[in-house]
Amino acid sequence: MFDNKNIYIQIPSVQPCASVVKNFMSTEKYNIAESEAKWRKAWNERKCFEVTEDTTKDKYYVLEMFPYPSGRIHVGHVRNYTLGDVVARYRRARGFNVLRPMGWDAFGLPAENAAIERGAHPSDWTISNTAEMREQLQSMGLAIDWSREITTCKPDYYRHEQAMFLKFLERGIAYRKESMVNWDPVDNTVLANEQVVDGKGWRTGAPVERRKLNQWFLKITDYADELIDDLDKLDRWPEKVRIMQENWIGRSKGLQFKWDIVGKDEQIEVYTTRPDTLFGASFLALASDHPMAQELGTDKDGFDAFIKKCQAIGTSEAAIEQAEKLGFDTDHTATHPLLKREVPVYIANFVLMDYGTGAVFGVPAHDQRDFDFANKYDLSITRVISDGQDDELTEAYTGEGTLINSGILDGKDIASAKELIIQKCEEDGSGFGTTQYRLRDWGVSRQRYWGCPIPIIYCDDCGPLPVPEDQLPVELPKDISFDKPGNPLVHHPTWKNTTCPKCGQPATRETDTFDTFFESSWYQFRYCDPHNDSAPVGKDKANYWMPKGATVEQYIGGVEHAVLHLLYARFFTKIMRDCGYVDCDEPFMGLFTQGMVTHETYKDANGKWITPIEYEALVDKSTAKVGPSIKMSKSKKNVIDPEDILKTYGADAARLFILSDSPPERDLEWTESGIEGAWRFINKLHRIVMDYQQHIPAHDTPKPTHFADDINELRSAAHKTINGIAKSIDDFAMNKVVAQIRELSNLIASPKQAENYVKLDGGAWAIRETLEILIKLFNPMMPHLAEELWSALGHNTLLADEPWPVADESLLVDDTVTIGVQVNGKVRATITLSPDANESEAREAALGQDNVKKAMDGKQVRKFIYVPGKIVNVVAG
RNA sequence: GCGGCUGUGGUGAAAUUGGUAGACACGCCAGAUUUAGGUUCUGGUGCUUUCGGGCGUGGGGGUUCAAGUCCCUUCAGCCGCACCA
Repeated sequence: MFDNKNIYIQIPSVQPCASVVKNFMSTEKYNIAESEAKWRKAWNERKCFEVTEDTTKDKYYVLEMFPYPSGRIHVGHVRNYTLGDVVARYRRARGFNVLRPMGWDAFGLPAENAAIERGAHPSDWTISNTAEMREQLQSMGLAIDWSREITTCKPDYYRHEQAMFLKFLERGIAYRKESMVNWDPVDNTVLANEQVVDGKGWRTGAPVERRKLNQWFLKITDYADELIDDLDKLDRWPEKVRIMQENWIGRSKGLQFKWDIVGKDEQIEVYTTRPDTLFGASFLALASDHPMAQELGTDKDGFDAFIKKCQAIGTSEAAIEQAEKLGFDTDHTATHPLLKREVPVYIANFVLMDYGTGAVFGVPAHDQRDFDFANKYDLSITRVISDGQDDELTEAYTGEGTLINSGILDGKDIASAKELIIQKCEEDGSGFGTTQYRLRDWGVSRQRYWGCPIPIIYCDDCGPLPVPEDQLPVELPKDISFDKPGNPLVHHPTWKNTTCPKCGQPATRETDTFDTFFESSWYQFRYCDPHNDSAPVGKDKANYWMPKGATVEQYIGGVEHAVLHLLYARFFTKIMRDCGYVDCDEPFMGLFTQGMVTHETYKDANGKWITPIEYEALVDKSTAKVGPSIKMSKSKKNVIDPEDILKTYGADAARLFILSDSPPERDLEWTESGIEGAWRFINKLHRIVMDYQQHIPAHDTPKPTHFADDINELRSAAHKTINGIAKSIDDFAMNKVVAQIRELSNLIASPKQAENYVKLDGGAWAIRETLEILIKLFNPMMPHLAEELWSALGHNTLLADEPWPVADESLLVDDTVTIGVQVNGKVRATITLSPDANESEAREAALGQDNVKKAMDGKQVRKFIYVPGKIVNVVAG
């Protein structure tokens, strides 16, 4: 409990013979550091933001993507957590039971790299980083329930994902297979498909190699349909992210069917999304690594050279674009299943073994690539879709049309032709309608130390076996050496040695650890019940905070996780549901993706990158070059350390600046003048309250019965702002929130105005009312200042516990409205009317305007348009 | 190539269902306060002008009494995916 007497209050110095205006011009500054620390302590002691399940209140779960404990927070974190804080504090004020937790995504490679580079143990390095970053986050004044903090590298967290993995194994959701994997040669580990960007490792940027390894997988492909179909439920997700996930899953419907090879017993299975064009097929093409390719091509000259050429082509975007479409004629033919005509079989470098069946049929008339290929190798081109013109094709025709040259399909449209041909193939057994996905199963094994151990034991006789539940968790050994390259768990002298749970013979542990996206796939549940020893989350707790359909109300983070974390977390939620852990289908109902924080870049006279601070320190700035404002990065040296900002300007100024100007979904340019502007506004708000303080009545003074007109207008503006800001926060339009705060404060900020207001009828009371509304409205953005001013106005409650103000409906309606008067569509004057004035009143007022008469230039009114409350348009001619 | 987003003052940006374009800031200009700088206060600031106006939301066209907003077309920038059959 804090004592009101201890509150830091500044009384502006009043000069004996100063004018009244002088009274409203204090120059005292707000002691930011002292005040902010005091209020954080008060919230903390009161445990304001700790929550329990409370069925009497509506609940609201707001979550921001938890940070990786790299050592220090960056400006992106400040933006992310400020946005979440505005939502959390606002919802709390609206009476919601708000869950707003924080934790650490604590497994990951930087910890191992730190161990290799400077000998720190990954665990110590990580834990000390969390301590430092916790302090930094706390200095932002975030409304977080720290009692629910989770750290994913601790056994009390990861033991539950080991148990879940065993459950997945039991259910057939997890499995082991040998497969070609993406190998990052720098990090010495496997990458998931989602982690390969442009043929390179997403973290290291090193070209990814292909290797054959035994890996554990999760069957995300079994959920492909649900993952796509449920995107429709996520109507509070950005369209962009939903489209990206849909494309990533890449569902396509088509026909899979067999072609006979002339003179061979084998058949070639082909997949197509355009079965309607089957009658236009003029060749078959196999992937170079297709099992049949060897058999068909090997006895012909040049085969080996061709295969080599295919494999030499890189996977990078540029290489693919430039790569020529090459084919190798096997001299074999296949029989068209319907036409019974023979078509040549090629091996082609553009056919992918990974997708479909690794074999395609080519329809040159209706596919550009096939068209080019046919021209190159002189293959026939048969048009089967008519556009009504049927001119000679100079390029493939891919539009709508009617089937021609297609036997039974002639005259049909494309959709019904597809249906019919699939039906026919299913009848004669040559093929079947099927769905293909681009999505591949999620390989979760990583050959690293600093991750959650995969709870598997390998026995020479019994094979891979799950670690018995009573032996969980399988903890990482603390004594570990990074002397040798590769996975330290493999080199550990004893850790991997164990006994087979089935036969009792000596056996070895799995030394791979889980992909770190494993931890972040279910943490949203753990926050609901962070100290549960027996289950990842208690169902009662999960069902309170994340019942079926409700889940996390608002999730906030960067768009870079659109197909990584956000897809895995959705998948994990579904498999946890199917294994009985939770009841909900989706983890995040609302998703907001924030933009990046950018900063100008600078180069010195030698063309070397220099920091903003170094640039400012230059004696002669003309020798340096100022570059564009781009995402902050260490290599470009345009990074701003939030801690410096928090120390210099305070948390409120940093928060205010980050919310001002740029809409949160767009990139935000960090500028010195911007943060200074925010800081000045903080001081201004403080000054306004301090200046008025001695002129307004106590907070429990009854409302006067009469207000002067000007005061009514002020009150009306204040009450309108209540609803305006609420709507803007709901819309995530924080830049507009700040604008409205400034607008309202501008009404009372001017010393001249202030002097007037307090003299008017009801003025002093209304000023207090306005100030209190203003303070409550900016509280979610600048909570320290708001507490400070709230107490300065004589309250001894915490503002954090105060409800959102309620707008007085009678003050929301205007008795007059000013609208524009157009003459032939151009605004010539404005008139002020009652909002429900009738047309003849509007006509009289409008036509009486000098500027309107002038613009009409003696012409007649041909038409008079009056939209009450909006506009008058006089059509003259 | 496919899909998506964005184009508004010197800058960041506002603008419910079409209804006074540029709110709110940054910057800049002038004045006041200050020993000075900073702070603070007062006023101004889309472009142009012969001071009547005229022109203005990437370009062109259209619908409408009325278009930043709707339709067609075109250009530019950014993001995602990409030999996906």
